[in-house]
Amino acid sequence: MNKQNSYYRVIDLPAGELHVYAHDDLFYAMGNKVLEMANNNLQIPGIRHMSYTPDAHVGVGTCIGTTAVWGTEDGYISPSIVGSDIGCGMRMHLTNLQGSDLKDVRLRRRLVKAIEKRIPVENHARGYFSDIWLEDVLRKGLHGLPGKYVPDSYTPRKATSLTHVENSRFSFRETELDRIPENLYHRAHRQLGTLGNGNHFIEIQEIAIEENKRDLAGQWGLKDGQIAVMIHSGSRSWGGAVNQYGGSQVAKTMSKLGLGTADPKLAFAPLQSDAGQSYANLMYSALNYAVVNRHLMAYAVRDAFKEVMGSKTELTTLYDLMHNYCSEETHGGEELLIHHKGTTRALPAGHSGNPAPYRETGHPALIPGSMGTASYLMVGVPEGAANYHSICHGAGRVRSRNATKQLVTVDEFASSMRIGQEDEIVLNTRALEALVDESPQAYKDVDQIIDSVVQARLADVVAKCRPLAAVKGV
DNA sequence: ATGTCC
Repeated sequence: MNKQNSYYRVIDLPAGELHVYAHDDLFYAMGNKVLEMANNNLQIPGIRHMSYTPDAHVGVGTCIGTTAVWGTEDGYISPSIVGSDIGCGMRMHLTNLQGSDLKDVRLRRRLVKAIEKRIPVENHARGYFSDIWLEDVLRKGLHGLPGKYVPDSYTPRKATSLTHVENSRFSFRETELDRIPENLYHRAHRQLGTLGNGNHFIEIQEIAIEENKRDLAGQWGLKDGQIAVMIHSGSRSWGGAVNQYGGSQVAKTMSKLGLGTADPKLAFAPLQSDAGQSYANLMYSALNYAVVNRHLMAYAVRDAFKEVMGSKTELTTLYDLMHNYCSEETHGGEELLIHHKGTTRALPAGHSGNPAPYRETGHPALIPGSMGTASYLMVGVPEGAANYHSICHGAGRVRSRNATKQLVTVDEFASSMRIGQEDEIVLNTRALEALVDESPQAYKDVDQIIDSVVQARLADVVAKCRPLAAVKGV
């Protein structure tokens, strides 16, 4: 174990060890800035483990693609590592349709229009869920929703929703909510059920199962050629509010305790301090918000499919998980605080952390591709314990939004979406200019990232999901 | 990623 090879290395930085799970080519392409950033993060006291996945790239304070671990008793919590899109993650639903059902581009267009009618994607969008109490969502996650928004049964035998979610409810100290100003409360309320922009998306995909994973795919309910829906979104402005108001408490504690690194943007406090506990509690409210936000969008997409494809169309939940969060977990009998900034948990078969329906198989790890490229369903492997069962979260940006706009013309972008051809990946907007900075050229090659994760023995591929249509925020 | 302010 722990043997360095061309897919895994340990870097000895001045402040400590950084584990990098990436092929040599991807590692050398990362540049020095990501190592500087790691060195700052490693200066946070008591850190037990820090690693990069192959999609690592520079973020604010901490690289996207970071897994960082402390003990819960003597450890630290960092709002900078979690970031501001708290609870951002993936949700996947399976339909009873086949790829051939959507061969006609006009049907894909009608579906996209029907989704857009139900899910606001524009800037300053307002959601349609005024009959839901924000307090209930923050306090109880999916359990805070009125019954009509939870179409699947709550009972484990029939459930396809609540039991197929990594965490349907986080409990927390509700008095901490008083720290958030009332106007931000109202903003978060009207944003429920909205997509957001940037790399967030709703995609209609066709599933292709890996030859050697047919048994597992069958146990998950996957079929070759099946149509699925993938949703990538987070906690909208509520996460930002938590980051700001929870983070400012943390900053005060840092100066009181004389803590800091070379990067003034890197905030952290002892988990057991007042500020640490306050932030952790607020963060849990954002995780509740994020899972509900994705759930409500899935509810709307289900309605859209029924309208266009017929009332017999099903959209059962496969799974929902996050890639920006931290949580207390038991690993090797120890209580640890695991931070994920753009990294996905992928537990193997038999691991006790799997939700009940996936205890024996391992849960699906949902990995988004860039727009126009495939997404992946993966499963953890036992060797992944070396990285606390944390894997990549996608392709990873390779150039900035501005640099992408300089490099890629609208025509080039249109042709990578095969616009105007029979196999066009239908987008929700004809204003392609607004989406150029999300073009595939802005991202690393997701296939390479996935290969790197597999070769490093963190996870295996179960299925590849090819995009047929995408709804993006504009 | 997001909202705000220039």
